[in-house]
This record gives sequence, C-alpha cells and structure tokens, in this order.
Amino acid sequence: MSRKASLSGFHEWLPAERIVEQHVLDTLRNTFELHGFSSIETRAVETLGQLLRKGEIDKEVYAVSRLQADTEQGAGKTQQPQDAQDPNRLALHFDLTVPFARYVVENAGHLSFPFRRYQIQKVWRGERPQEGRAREFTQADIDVVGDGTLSFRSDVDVALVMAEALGALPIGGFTIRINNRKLAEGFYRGLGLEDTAGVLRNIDKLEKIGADEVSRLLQSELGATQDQAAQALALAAIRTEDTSFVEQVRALGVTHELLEEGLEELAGVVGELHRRAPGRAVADLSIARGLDYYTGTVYETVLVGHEQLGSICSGGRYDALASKGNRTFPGVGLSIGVTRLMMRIFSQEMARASRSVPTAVYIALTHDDDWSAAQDTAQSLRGRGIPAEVAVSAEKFGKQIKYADKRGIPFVWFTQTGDDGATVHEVKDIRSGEQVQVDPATWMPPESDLRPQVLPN
RNA sequence: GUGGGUAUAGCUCAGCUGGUAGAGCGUCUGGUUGUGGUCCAGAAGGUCGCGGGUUCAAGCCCCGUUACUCACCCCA
Repeated sequence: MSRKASLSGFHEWLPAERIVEQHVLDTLRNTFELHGFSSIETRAVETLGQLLRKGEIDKEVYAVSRLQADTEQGAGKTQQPQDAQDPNRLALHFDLTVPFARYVVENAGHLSFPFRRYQIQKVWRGERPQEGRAREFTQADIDVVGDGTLSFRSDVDVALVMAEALGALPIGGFTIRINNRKLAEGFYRGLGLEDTAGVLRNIDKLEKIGADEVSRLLQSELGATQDQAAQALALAAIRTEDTSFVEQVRALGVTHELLEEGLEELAGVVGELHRRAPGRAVADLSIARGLDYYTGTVYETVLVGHEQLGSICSGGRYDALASKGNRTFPGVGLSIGVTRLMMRIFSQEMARASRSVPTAVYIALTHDDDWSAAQDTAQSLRGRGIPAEVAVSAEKFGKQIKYADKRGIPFVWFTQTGDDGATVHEVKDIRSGEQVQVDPATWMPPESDLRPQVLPN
C-alpha cells in the first residue's frame, strides 16, 4: 500500500505503484493518439498575471523565485509586500487549460486549426491535502481548439474519447455527467433570475446541503421567489441517460432563446454518447462547475461507488479563453485527475502490478567469473525484447532465487557445465518450480510475462 | 484560511497510578555444505516529532512549536 508521504500532498509512489501509474499513463496516451491528438508540453511556470487572468484569484498558486533574489531582498532592499502580487512574477501552473490557451495564442501562426492536442503534466495547487486532493498532481488533458469557430461535434468527440480512455483503465464503472451552461443560464433568465452565476453557485451545493437549504439560499441571497427557487431546483433534479430530459425541461414551462440553444446542444452530446457509449454518460442538469470560463457544455465524471471522491474527469466548452487581437480561439476539452485516480486505485486496491520490477529473467551466476558470459546471454534476451538482469555475484542459488522471488521476477536462468564440458542453459519458472533446458538464442517467455501486468482486483 | 485528532523500531501499534523501551509483521544470520517460499532458533534495529517546564525521576503531566491527518471551503 501507499505509504504516508513525508511532505503532505506531494505523493511519491513505490516502484510497484509507479508501474500501475505508468500503465494508466500509457493507456491514456495510446487512446488519445488513436484519436489523432498531438502531444505538447508547456513549461511548469507561467507569470502570475497570466495565471490569474480569468479572475479565480482564490486559486492557491505556488509562486517561484530565485533563492538569490530572496537573499538580496532579505539583505535590506525594500520591496516585499507588493512584490508578492507582481504580475510578472513566476508561479507554478495550477491546471493545463490556462497554459494551453497561452500556448495557442503564442504559437497560433504555427498551428493548424482545429488543433487537437493532449497534454499530460504535473500541476500544483496549495490547498489542504486529503484523500483525493494533492498539492502536486498529474492531469491528463485533451482539448480541441478552433480558429474563430469550432464545430459543436468536438463537444461530442472529446467526451467519446474520454469515455473510451477511462473505460480502458482498471477503475470499474464511471458516469460522465453532462450539462450545458446555456441551458441553465437560459432557464434562469427565462425565470427572471438574472444573477445566473449566483444561482449556479448555489445549485452546485445541492448534493452537500440538500434542496431545502438551497431553496432558502436562493431566496435569501438572490432574492428569488419561492416559486423561482422551486423551478430552479426542479431543473436540477432532471437526470436522464438519453435525450428525454428535453421534454422534462419543456414541461417546466420556461422559455428563453438561450435555453433552446442549450437544450439542442446537450441533446446532441447526450444522444450521440447514448448511442456510441451506452451507460457511460447522463444528462445531469445539476452539474454546475465552478470555473467561470465555461460557456456551453460542461462535464464531470464520478466513479461508480466512489462518488464521495469527487470528479475524476472534468471540463467543458470555453468560447473565449484565448484571443489574439480580433481572433478568438474557442475550445472544448476534458481533464483527467490522474493522481486522484491513483490514490483511490491504491487505497481501495483496485489494481496492482504483477511484479515490482520490469525484469522478466534473472540470470544467476554459478561462479563469480561467469558474469561476462551471463551478460552475453542477457544481451541475447534483451535483443528479443526480454528484460533481463544479471546477478552480481555467485551467491548460493537459494539466495539468488530469493532475490528474484522478492521482486516478483518470474524466471531465473541457470548456466552450468555438463559432463562433456558443454554449457547447459536452464530456465526455471519460480512460480511453478518447473525448470527446463533451453537455447538462449531462441527462448521466449509467455507474452504475459514479458512486461509487468497490471491486474484489476 | 477555519475547526477536531494524532506523533514510540522499516510498517502496524502496545506501553497501567510518572520508576532503566515492548509486541506482531518485515529485515539479517544460522539450522539447510549451491535451487527460494513452510518451519525452528538467534540477531540487528529507538534523539519516544522538536524545544522548554514541573519532579528525586517524564514516552506518560504542563506550556510552546512543527509535521502529519480528518472535516469544512474549493476543486482533478
């Protein structure tokens, strides 16, 4: 199991855990590339001004400064308090969407639009850690960005890719819950509630504090009537796997242009997902999402049976996150919280690695001076893609076998000299104890033993 | 940022009313003279988070501090 981290919120996995994480990362990368997404990496730091561009000042960002610069300041130069807010100051990014928007603007001349990219990197947030929340964590993002316009089909596309990617991971069932900002805002406007952001903020608390409390807040904080609050809550209660939510919304009797637009878009996304990835997605009109740059579709994903963990894959449509002069770059994307997933996979033992090292074959030594010949054998195996490791000294065979056993290495290789002076190669499967004579130039382990396997529990 | 809890061996945790630091697991060695896992025997391993105080005497009581942890807020 994962050990207590020495620095809270900064997880360092053990080798066997890292194998599971790498399996997850490889699976994601493979799926993203199968769908034609290009990989990019952006720098770990952005300027404070860039990071806080979209409001969100409450984000706990880690500022970065040179130790030398700090020392100079400490030595008596004046300029401390305002410096902390200096927009040119560097800080670690807290997500990948904001840096990506900056990257798109900076490289717009070199990119082809619509631009499909994935990005798997660490991000940092200085919030209080607990299970499901780290200070340093990995996100795996996909986004599609257009130049000026972006087909609504991309909203469907990215959700399908994520459904496929998550479906390939050892995490059990999940539900992508989808809503649309236009639908919600249009509905509230149609009701006569103009502070749509305020309504959303309170609706977001629904699961935590309950309908009665939300109704009370809507009335006390936003001046909604009891009837308006009831209507807003009725909308949030709608949840369907297919497009039947449209009739349920219409039945509430609210009309607004934006509402119609939102209904159409959400029906487009949910309808297609229902066809192509049945059981993976639901229209859930209670989904609000905190980030204010989303303008249309919003997504949240929970693991079935682990709803308390929170969302493990979220995102949405943003029509104006990036702009350059009179050009705007609308986008839509989703982000997987890889570290959040890993924490749950380990704490609930949802999956484990078949061994803690890549090695498939441990080549034992009979005599200390066999080492060089053993390396020849190892090289031959590696040439065929078999990870092999050579013992460093000719300890008792029992000890050498134990070395392999402790690490989960499935095969131990023995070389001995026969009665006629010829070299005899034998390989032992230490799980069954079976030991057979083999030819180092041709022997192959079973495919499933070649690399560590990640086994769902 | 707000509020609770905890801190003793590599890990999980005991430690009574203050009186020389314990167990299980793990590790190492041997039994087993070159084929592991079981079993048996033995060994190593500690600044009791850190600093101060009370006391003849503190792992235990008091004060402070730091870290970890859970919940809230927020999010992946």
